[in-house]
Amino acid sequence: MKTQLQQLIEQALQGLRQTGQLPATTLPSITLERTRDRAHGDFASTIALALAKLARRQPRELAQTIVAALPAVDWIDRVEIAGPGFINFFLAPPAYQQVVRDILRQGDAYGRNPLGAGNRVQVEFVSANPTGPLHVGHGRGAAFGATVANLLEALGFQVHREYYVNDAGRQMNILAASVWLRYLELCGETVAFPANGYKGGYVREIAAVLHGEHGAAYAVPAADLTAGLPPDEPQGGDKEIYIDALIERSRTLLGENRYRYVFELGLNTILDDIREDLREFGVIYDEWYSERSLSERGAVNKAIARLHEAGQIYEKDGALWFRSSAFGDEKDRVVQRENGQTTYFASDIAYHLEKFERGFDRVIDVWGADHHGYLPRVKAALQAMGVDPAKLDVLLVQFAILYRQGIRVPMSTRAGEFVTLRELRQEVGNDPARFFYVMRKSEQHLDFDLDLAKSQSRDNPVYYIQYAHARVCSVMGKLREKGWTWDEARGDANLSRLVEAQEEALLVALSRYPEVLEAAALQYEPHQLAQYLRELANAFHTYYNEHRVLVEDGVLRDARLNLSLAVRQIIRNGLSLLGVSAPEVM
RNA sequence: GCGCCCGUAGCUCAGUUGGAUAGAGCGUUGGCCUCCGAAGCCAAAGGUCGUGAGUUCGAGUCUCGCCGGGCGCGCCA
Repeated sequence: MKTQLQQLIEQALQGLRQTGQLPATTLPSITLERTRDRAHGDFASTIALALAKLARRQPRELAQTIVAALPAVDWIDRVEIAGPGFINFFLAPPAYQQVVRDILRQGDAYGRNPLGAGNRVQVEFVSANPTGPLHVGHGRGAAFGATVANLLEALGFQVHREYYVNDAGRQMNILAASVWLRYLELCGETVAFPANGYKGGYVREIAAVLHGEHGAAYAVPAADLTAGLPPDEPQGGDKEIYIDALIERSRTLLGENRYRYVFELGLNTILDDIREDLREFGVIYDEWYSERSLSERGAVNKAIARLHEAGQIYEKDGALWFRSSAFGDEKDRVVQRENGQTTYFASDIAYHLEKFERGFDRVIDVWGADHHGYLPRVKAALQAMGVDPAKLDVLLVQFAILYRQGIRVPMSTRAGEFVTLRELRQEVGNDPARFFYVMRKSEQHLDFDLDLAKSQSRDNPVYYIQYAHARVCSVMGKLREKGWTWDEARGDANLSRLVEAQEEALLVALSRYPEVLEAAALQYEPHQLAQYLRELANAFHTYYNEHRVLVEDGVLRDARLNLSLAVRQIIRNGLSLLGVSAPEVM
């Protein structure tokens, strides 16, 4: 509807350019927007205001000229010029009636459009370290990333959903050591648990599996483990230095094969748990990309070599540095440590380089907002390697703060005191969780009211929207009870009977859906869709309270059924993109 | 200290890439079920858009300063 109108204006401007009434230079894009006030029509354009200076004419007078040049079509009722030079379009009822037809005909496909033209987009999200279960902070990234991916897919992009698995590096070694220490406890050894170890209960569970399957085959005397190690934090030492020493000692005592086994057991157990957790949450990936595979394939060294060829690598203090400050970063960054190990950043450079080598036209990363300082160095690396950094969009997601009975639920990652995503899903359900996570702008802090999410009342926006859907289903059931049938064709032919104010409001709301979907997708803002669905549900509830759908007049009844079923279809389509179910009965 | 994000109704937030008289929900107050589901609807009250300047036909929206809050500034990941 909007694009058709835009094309109409474009035609008018073309005509004016050919007759010399407008300069032939490139013109600004045609602004066209929904009016806030019905008195201003359905759509308003500020094109005359924008062109006035360029054309050296008065805005209002220019607006007159443009309006006169508009091709005549039957779906526009009239066009007015108002204020300083707004052009207001009043659409004719048939334009809105057509929306109902389109929705019922296209069904689940309605609202989709081919804008993306099959361009390949990668969306990487969550990517939490597999050192423990996902918590509620990851949940927001999951819901947000999955929805952005769905939205882009609806716009015709070819979307690849990916989880970057940090299966290499120090954190994973800490996990392996933690598991092993808990295992030793099960073997009857007494060892002080390291201050920097993973203390969550899930570590004990993994240790129990190891103990159950292999008995004492991985045991060593506690004295061998700690002999000669530097002091841990409680003893006045450095917990980082201590844990690193402990890891080294563990590898030595276990030998590489047995150490590897413990390491893999921890990694795989947790990764399986994360996979299952996300799957239950309705988040499905196309690929789980291993960080370890990057270095094993030599991709990390290749990336460093590439930066080296570009002349952006230098050596200092025994380490290799990337000259990121030459590309807008605050300072240069180490890619290879003094001890020869490459850094996490080096892996990330290689990973992002591969993303583009794999042929994606656009790459989207969803990060926790606390990583925002990391962005300049990643963009710097891409630029240095000759990749256009503008092809990478990083979306930052703020944390969600849980409230129960108005009181903030305390959470800290240390000491394992956090609420897991699984716990949240069990407490409030998947639908409210998915919806609440995306109902606010992602870069905004989210106050997640657990009691509200659980409440089955009008206060809960999820139920409010789902209720509108169930209501239409209920009407269809009632129709059968009364022994009537729905004649879609008859309703279709009599949509002009929909003349009530609430019906017109509903038609306008329905016609907005494709525009909302497009804006939400292109701006990566799922909350726009969530917001819209609430408005649509409200328009339906208002209508439903004021007028009966199942009236005696069969012609009017069918027209109203068509309208109601169109509403149901849009709610279903919209909720589906958000990963929320549309129940027929509640 | 430097960088990024955020300040809109009592609370939580929208505000259509600079447009016309700034909007929802919750909460408060008052109405609506002999009638398709009251998990619903309607109405009222509630605002110096943190603040001071600037840009222009026009600023909640863009620029700068200030105030207040969050995050980040590792040879960690």
